[in-house]
Amino acid sequence: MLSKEKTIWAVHQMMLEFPEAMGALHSDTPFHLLIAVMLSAQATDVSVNKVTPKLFARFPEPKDLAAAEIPEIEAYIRSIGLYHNKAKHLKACAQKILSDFDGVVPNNRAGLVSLPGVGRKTANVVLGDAFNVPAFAVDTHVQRIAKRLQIVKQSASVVEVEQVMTKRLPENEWVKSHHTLIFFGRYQCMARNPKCPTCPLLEICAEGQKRTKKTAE
DNA sequence: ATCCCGAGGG
DNA sequence: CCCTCTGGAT
Repeated sequence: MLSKEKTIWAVHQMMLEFPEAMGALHSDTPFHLLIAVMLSAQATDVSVNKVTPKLFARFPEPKDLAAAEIPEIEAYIRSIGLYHNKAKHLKACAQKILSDFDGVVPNNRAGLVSLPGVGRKTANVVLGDAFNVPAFAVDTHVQRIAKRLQIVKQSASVVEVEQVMTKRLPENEWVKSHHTLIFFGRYQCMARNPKCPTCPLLEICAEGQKRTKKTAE
């Protein structure tokens, strides 16, 4: 396993490579960010940003979405995929924000996770980006990178990854680290064809060294 | 463990 | 053609 010191070094190297890393989902209010993050499940940020302007214009507030017909919501978000579940969750989520939270998006993890369609990952992103509450969201990119660098064992769950990363990184870097790992995963350490030969972390990455050795044969 | 599920990339 | 995309619910 990678040591704590090397973990911090690795994340800082990623920050040097992608200093501009930040949230890529477009939104103005916490409610709209919540919707954008819910829609981003198994979808690209580009595809989400493509539909949210019209969606937010049509449904500015929780009460607007809570009163909407499912088919109309689906029509706005169909191009994203998984649209049946997402439309259903969006409406139920807006309804619960009205009934249980006085129409205001809760700013704590327990409240957020209680909303239909909102899991720990979505809650952590909203906490960090909308409310400036320290949180470290573990998505497919973060989990893949943590395992390739052997920061965690291959069988680690998302919660285990979150526990290790939040224990090793200073709290005031959690949000930025998350976004940096996303960028690193998207442009350098991709799922399918990672660019190991040009990776600044190759010297500490067992997976990368294995891969570069294979391609050299 | 499985299902959902369109769009874009390789 | 096949794989992946800032997951969550069952």
